[in-house]
Amino acid sequence: MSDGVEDADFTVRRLLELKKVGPTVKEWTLECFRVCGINDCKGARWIRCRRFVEREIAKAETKLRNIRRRPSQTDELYYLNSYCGLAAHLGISLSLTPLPPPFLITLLIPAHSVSIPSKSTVSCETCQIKSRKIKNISRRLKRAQTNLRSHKLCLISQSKSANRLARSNKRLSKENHRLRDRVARLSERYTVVERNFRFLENANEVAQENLAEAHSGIVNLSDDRGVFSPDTVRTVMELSDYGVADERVGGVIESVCRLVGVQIDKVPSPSTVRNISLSSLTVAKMHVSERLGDAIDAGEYICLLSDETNKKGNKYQLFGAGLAKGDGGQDVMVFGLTQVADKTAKTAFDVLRERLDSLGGLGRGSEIDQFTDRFLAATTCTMSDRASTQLKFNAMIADYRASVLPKITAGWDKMTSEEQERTLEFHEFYCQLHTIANLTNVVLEILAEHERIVTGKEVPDLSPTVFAVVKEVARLFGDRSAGMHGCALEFKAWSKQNLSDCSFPSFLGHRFNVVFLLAARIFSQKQKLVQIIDECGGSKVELVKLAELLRLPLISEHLQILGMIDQLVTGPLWRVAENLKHVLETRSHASLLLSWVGHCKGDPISFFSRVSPVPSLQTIAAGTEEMLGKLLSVATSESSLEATVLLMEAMERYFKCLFVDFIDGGKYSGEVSEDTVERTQCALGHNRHIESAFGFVDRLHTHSPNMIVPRRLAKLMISKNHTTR
DNA sequence: CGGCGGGATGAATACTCTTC
DNA sequence: GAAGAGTATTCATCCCGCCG
Repeated sequence: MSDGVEDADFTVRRLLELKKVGPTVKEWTLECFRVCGINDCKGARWIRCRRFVEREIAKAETKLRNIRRRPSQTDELYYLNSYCGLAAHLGISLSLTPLPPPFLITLLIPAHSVSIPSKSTVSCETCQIKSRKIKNISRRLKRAQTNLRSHKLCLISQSKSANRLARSNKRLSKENHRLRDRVARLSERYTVVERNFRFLENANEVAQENLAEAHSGIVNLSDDRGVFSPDTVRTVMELSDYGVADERVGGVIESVCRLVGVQIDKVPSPSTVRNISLSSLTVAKMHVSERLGDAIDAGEYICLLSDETNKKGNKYQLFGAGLAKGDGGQDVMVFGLTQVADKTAKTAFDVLRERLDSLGGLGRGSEIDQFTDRFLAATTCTMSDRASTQLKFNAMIADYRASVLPKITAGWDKMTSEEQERTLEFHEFYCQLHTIANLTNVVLEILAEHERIVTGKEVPDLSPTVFAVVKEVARLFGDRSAGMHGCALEFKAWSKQNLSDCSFPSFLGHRFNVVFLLAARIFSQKQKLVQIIDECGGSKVELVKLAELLRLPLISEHLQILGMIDQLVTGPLWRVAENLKHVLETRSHASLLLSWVGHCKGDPISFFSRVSPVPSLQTIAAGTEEMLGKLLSVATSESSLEATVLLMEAMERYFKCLFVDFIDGGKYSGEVSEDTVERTQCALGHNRHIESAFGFVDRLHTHSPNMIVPRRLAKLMISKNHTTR
């Protein structure tokens, strides 16, 4: 479309350029004729051309204005470079020199003149060029066709080859899978063989060491580097557990080795024993962590035991986990002895979480994650005393558990609401040994009231004269009496000759049923005590007064009642609580006890018979028959029967209140689902393990006052959880 | 009541051996 | 060669029970 050699007409752009030669149509037409190389400016052709030029220029200007009003360079260029048709109008053909590029819009006519080649030359050269081009294109086309054919053949052969390869690939893929399976199997076998190899290698090393030791006659407790062997470390822990002082452990090992005729390379120094003792805390914790982790993984349920105590001004919090044993009964793992600033439920709860977190950190693999949450989710019941902070603490555990269970339990959302409710089920049990301890106050209160009625004197609540007698005998004749009362030695000497066991346990050592136990023993040895006081008491006021009191019929009656309670109620109850296979067994003996109490209330004489309300347990009580015989050797007075009626009324109220969950109308009185029975299998009837752990801590306080709490905890856990066994 | 022995602690320091 | 683990030694201090 440019005005090049091959152009054969005026473009609109060139037509518009004609206007630059002058203002009139005549001048434009003349210029047009000049460019075309026509000299004839007359006649019909001139007039036709003039009209054409005038019309076409006017059209072009209108068009250009329109384009500029709505600018579009493409339109403009297209318009300006299109032919106006003048050559055809004049009946000529022409060739024009190019105009400058159109995009400048300043449409300038070139300064030099346009040379127009002759018509015949232009036509011939163009044809030649075009002919050459056509020939070239034809040749290229032929070559392309040939290439295309050969490509087609090539593609066909490649397609066949690809098919072959696909089949081969399928076959090899199968083979590959087979080989992979085989490699996996071999790899497994390799792991086993490697493990066995390592084991045998270690065994070989040990055997070689033993052989070398046998040859040299020296047993090595440490390796080449001087590091003590795991067996030695365990022995050190065991010796510490037996109460051997750090400084003496080495000496003990040497002594034992000498005894069996073995020489050893060296023994751990006191500082090493100290280090081992401290590190034993980690061992003890790992033991608990693994045992609990395994139980949780196996879907076992946990009973959380908790209690707090005061020891020499320090407050301690302690926890335990009860786990169901296969043959009934429960195992208890003690953990988390912590010194606390206060006894609030929140502190206890925080301490529990912190202790569980620290246990979780020691576990293996999955146990590390959310150990605390998993532990509390597995906790289905609690065992504690009835202190208000404990009740609050139990409630906090239940709340936390309810918040954690949906997160921990797999597929919680898919469970029915009944299943969810069953999973959320939570039970609180209370220590039955505390029940026995608190019974003391109930009985003492009644005896005080009875004494008031009989004597008409003022008797303080909870302190009948018989209670003073019991305390006095324990003080003067007890196991821990200071030996400054000559008659205690007399009594001991006499009892050694005549009786198997009639010692008086110290009142301070305070077992739960100590008052009843002491009363039974005092009653049975009353005559002898009075006799010894008369013989050797001399003028000691306290002894004389005690003998006087012992002779009083009222004291004798009260001692008899207390003794009978020991034999028929507290003793059997104690043994029941300690030997419960399942906590729900409480139902049967609670109802037996209550019906017996009810019966005795109506017929007090039956209290003084040989029948315990829990008969199945009488057989467990050693020496019961002998003691009972002595208690019943004295005839029952009217006054005793009156006291018994009062006592039975009070005891009925007391036991009904305590066993409210287990008697008619209580939570566990009716039919209990199997699921609940399973979930409470881990619960204990008492909190004795925790109390005994506190006893252990108390003994440590006396024995080693400077011991730090972590070491106390380590000793406690190793001892109570049997870590070294 | 005071002296003494036993048991435990923390802190400072040293030595040997292995690992990086 | 430095750092660290394991072991050992020493000293001052504390608290309890026993004994005179």
